[in-house]
Amino acid sequence: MLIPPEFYSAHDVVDIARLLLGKLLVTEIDGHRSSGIITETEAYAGVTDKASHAWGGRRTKRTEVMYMQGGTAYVYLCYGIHHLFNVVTHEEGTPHAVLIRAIEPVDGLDIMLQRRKMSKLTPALTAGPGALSQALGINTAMTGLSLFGNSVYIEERPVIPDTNIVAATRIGVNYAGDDALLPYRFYIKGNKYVSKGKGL
DNA sequence: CAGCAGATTGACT
DNA sequence: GTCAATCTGCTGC
Repeated sequence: MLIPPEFYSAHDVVDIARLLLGKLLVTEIDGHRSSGIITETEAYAGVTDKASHAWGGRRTKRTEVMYMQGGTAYVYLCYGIHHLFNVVTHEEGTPHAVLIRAIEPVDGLDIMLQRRKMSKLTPALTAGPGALSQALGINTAMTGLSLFGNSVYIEERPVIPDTNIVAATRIGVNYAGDDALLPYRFYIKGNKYVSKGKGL
């Protein structure tokens, strides 16, 4: 069962980031279904968040998608190589988004291994924003797609209890000054499919 | 219009 | 542990 549109249009992006843990992220491409449980997320709180692309109200062709209605996929190309998958939240006109940083593989293991050019399952398959996007076949062509009735969507799953969730600072955003210290990163405690980041 | 840094990963010393 | 790959968009000349 799909997560309803109201879930994404809620106003507290940090709350949504936490609730997305444990949900099932699915892609269906050329008839192939691949999916994984979301194990790690980060919130990006629009114009007031220096780490966000939309900080200060910046608006470009690329970030335009962030201003769309909650429940839209925002795929951003980072370092010219890696596709980072985000879920747009809040209502139209407010550029909030949740970055999906890691998933635990569920369906389509073979096709994921093939896409990643790997032969056996390791946490590196889907632990990391660029890695999970590649494994699921997500690319910049998916940006702007709604998560309803398209090739990418999220299925409902039981909420992870707070005792199994860890809040931490975000990764790779030290340039954002004070905002880099915000506890906007969430992951499932003890799960192997959580990205390590560079330092931390 | 040229230069540079970034929500990262993987290969090499 | 260190460094290159490769494209978007911001900053500065």
